[in-house]
Amino acid sequence: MATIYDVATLAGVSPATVSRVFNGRAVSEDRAQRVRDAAEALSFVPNRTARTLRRQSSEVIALIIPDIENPFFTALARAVEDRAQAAGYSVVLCNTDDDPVKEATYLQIAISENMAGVILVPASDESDLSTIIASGRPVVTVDRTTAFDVDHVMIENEPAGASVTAALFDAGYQRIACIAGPETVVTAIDRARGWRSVVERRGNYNPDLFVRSANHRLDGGRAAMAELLASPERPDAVVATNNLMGVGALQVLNEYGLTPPAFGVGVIGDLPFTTLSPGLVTLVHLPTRDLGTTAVGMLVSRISGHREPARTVLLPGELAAAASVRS
Amino acid sequence: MATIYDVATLAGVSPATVSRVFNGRAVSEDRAQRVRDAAEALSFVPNRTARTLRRQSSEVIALIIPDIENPFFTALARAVEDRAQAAGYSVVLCNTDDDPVKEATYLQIAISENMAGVILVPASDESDLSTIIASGRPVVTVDRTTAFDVDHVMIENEPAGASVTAALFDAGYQRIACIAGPETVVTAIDRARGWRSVVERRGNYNPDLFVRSANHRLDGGRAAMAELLASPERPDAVVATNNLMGVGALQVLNEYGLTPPAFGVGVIGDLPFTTLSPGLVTLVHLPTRDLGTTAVGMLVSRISGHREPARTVLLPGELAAAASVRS
DNA sequence: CTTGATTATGAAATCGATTTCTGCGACGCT
DNA sequence: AGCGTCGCAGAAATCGATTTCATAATCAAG
Repeated sequence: MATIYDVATLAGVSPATVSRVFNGRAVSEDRAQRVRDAAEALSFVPNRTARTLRRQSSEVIALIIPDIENPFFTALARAVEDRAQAAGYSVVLCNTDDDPVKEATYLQIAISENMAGVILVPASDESDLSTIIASGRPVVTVDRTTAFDVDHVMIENEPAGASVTAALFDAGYQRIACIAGPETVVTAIDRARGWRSVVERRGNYNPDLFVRSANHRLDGGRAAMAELLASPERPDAVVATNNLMGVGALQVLNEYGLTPPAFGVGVIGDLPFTTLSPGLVTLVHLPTRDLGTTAVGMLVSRISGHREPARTVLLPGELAAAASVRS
Repeated sequence: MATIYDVATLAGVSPATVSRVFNGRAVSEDRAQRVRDAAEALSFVPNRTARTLRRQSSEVIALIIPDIENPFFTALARAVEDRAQAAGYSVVLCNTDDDPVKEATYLQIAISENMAGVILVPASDESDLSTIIASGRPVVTVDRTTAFDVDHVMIENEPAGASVTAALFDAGYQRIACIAGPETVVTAIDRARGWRSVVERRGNYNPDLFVRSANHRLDGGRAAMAELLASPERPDAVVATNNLMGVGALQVLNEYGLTPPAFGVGVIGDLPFTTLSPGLVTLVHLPTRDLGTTAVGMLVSRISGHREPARTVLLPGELAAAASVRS
């Protein structure tokens, strides 16, 4: 690989001049042209490692997510990447598996690789951001909150949980259960709270008997749904607080011969890869793209030196109610 | 952030000694302990950028895939990450969107960031690997071939296409169409060839009228399926050469009221997020995990200096035939 | 015509780690 | 005792770019 010195030698100038040409500083036109020709001839590409070491900052953004196999997060990643690319940054994607240790490792790597900034979906509400914050690198959290004072983009979770539950009541279901995510994830807690508030108002049963906590994946949804179906207080509908648990629940229902609308299903999140007829499942569409682009926007403004108190952006979900087939 | 010099000063030794302690070279025990204590006190973490610059190689592997929203590739990414982590490497994930320009950019970044190696799912059979190969960085291609002589892991595509088609004939379907991926992707070509070979042997129709080329995503499958259903030569079954096109086809069939087994469906790939009853769709399960772990294994051995002619590993798919409900 | 300001340029310092080179002291062998 | 070997440790070079600093040349203003 050709270095800046090779280019300088070939063009008959100093390395400093070569650097200036590539960074848009004042260089006389004839020299600049000689440099460009030399660089072309040697197919010179600046070494990012050296640049990063000197500049103390790279053009790479870390996107740290809990589960790369969840379409919600890949859609987020997609949005983040598109927007970051447009702003001149590359994105590296890191998967924590909801493991705080992995998360800490990736945050450490972000620091020691001098990355420009971090977009983080925290593994839990106890994720430790103190090190990365102390390092001065900008951080934006997305989708889930922590106790730390950083820029944040999230969804209006409680209203999402409430509206999907209300829609199921409206459709005529009477005993609506809830498959909630892990208790360490605020998103799950808030959505379940939304469900609970509506049940307390409109339901004629004890919510505590109708809620199951599960991991945020397919098998979590499956297990919880099976449990609900086996319980003596059998529900006639269910709200899943994320997409994959929703799919798991639908799979189990299908195995029991209970497809919607025979059994009501509400999901907070989208189901991109299912083959269900549209309109049978009540769902809250989440603004994944907005989530990602907003986060990148905030991060980039911080990277360019923006100093202000941390901001929080709340984005609403959009209810897509199933037809009220039960009425 | 504390540097190696800070640690050296605090411990009363030279920076070289600090480096040696962290890299397992001979250092007397008392000094080593002083260094460790100092590092602990300053919460020192080595700067990877500086290390990479000096070593001319980082501990980061680039995984470049065409579509991060396709569960096949995210499962691959998952496998790659797990295995790489175990071998002491981090993985950065790059999404090319099947765009050769984006792909070239990421390959260039891999070089100029001094990454340890690249695992690549080529965007097309014309992807240009000459630059990355010339750079001396190890490359392993996965799933799709190119004309370049590099280590490669792929699936036995033609047999996969043949077996799924044969299974549909066995189940009693007679006019089996094919939704094939883009013509620039060898995987798609080979799988379609497998379908064709069986049709030529067992079908009583002209294969050319029953094949549609589509993009590898949901909408590609949907469009192709709709077209097939509207054609005068209407098929009674279809083979989709990848997972997402399969889902798209199933969605359209569902909208037409044609769910399997009324209409036969074969898919090469897995359908993790569907809610179909198992056993209705004939599919070829792909060894995604093996694909990823094998690729990492080959790459790591190259990184550690293994010199030998490029190897190709072929992994078989596994047929899961639907019950022959038509017979 | 001088002086101060401005511009273009190269030399050299810098980022933070690794690694080579060099030297010192201890040890073993004859 | 003398010589070679070995191990440990520090000084300094190195990776490749950016950036500061110094300098020479050019220009404008008085």
